[in-house]
Amino acid sequence: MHQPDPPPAPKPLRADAARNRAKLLAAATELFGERGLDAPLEEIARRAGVSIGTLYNHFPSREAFWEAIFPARLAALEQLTETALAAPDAWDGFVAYLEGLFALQAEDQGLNDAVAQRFRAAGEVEQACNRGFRHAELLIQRARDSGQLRPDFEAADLVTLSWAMSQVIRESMETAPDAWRRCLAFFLDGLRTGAAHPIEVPPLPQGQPGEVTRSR
Amino acid sequence: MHQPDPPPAPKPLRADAARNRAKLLAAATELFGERGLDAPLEEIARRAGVSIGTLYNHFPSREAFWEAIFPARLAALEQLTETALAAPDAWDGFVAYLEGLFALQAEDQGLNDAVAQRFRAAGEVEQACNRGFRHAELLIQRARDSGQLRPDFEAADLVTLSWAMSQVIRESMETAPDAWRRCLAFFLDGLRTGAAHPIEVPPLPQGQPGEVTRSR
DNA sequence: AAGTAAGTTGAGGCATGCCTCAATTTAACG
DNA sequence: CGTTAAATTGAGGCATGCCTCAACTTACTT
Repeated sequence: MHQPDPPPAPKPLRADAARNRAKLLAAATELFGERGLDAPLEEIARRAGVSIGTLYNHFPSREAFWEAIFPARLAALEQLTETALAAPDAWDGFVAYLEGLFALQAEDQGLNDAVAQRFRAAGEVEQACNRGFRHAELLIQRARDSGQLRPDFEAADLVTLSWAMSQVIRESMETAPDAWRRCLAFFLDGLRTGAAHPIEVPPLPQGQPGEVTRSR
Repeated sequence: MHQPDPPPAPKPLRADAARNRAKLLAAATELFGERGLDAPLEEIARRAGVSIGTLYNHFPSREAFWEAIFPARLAALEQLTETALAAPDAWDGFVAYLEGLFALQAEDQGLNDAVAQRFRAAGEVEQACNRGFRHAELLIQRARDSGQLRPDFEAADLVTLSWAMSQVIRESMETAPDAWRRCLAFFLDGLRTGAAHPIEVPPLPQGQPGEVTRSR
């Protein structure tokens, strides 16, 4: 009887390797945050003070970086959802969630790109996305049930909204970093039950449940 | 006394040159429309059945193409504004304008990119943008005065909205080409006077009046 | 039909960015 | 220490896309 090999033994790194890996991760986090998911890998290496070869040694692809970086971000998001779900008022919780989400995007171009569909999630990241999306659905449900969020607002509409805000954030980041808040405020006023007028167009068809991401 | 040299004599082209120019313009319009303002010039040349050298002979820069292409698009927009201003109901006119604008963007990735700030207008194009923007201001004014558009919606907010919609359009174009209409409907419901809640954040600071465009 | 200016061509130089791998350096272990 | 496997290095190959220019072709003039 052999062990059910739990995690397949991530053998220990040599000291220098571990150091370099950490520097690369820091540099990548920083650069993706500043310049988005397309930031050149060569500059990440430069910023980490490491050769391009070493970079590829640790992270064989751009996606490998994402997989190493996003879980932390997504955890912050999950945290945010918890808090929002715990808010005494359903509408307030819903609003707090949106504001928190977009504030995160505004702080991190990489996350903003991710939300704006500029990468294809897989594996661990995909799982986390799905979880996050399902939680957001709860929030929406709750706000709808309380009678404050218009009944025709669906989870899929959250995706569209995120796309929209991502561009506002991207464009205004430097000149007017709070512009997205104003835009969101207008939008939110349209989401209140009292404001609702009938809408003809159906929501986005969602592929898999929680499919927030597709190749660009 | 010398003539006030009206247009500085755009000397006639040789027959083949004129033909090639036309083919290039057609190809560029098509490709920019399909793939956005970053479409490779070499493919434009290929599609026009002309060498890259000839392309540069006629249009020494990417911007030269834009200057040749956009006036026509902007004219369509101007037309749209006329119509909207002539609408019997101010709100309906306002809505028709927005729908028309975004429909144009949805038909043409290049225009969509332009609206989303992905190029720097100059000269003739800039003039046209300014005119267009001033007309849009009239529309907004009119809708506000009629008491249907909330009083705190300003022309600068139109810019933000365009950014927002440009991303929705870009992302949904292939899978759900009408998605932007639904998003816009939500947003519009927030723009009605009745829906308005106070907003803290000020509108975008506009640089020059009508400054819709900045280098990316 | 010949002459010539106008127009066309595409190879090739430049830059950026991805990625590989043979040679070298270095941490870690006995 | 000395050995060796692990890690690092960076030149260089590849691809894309921009742009130029000397050699060639062609439309128009007389």
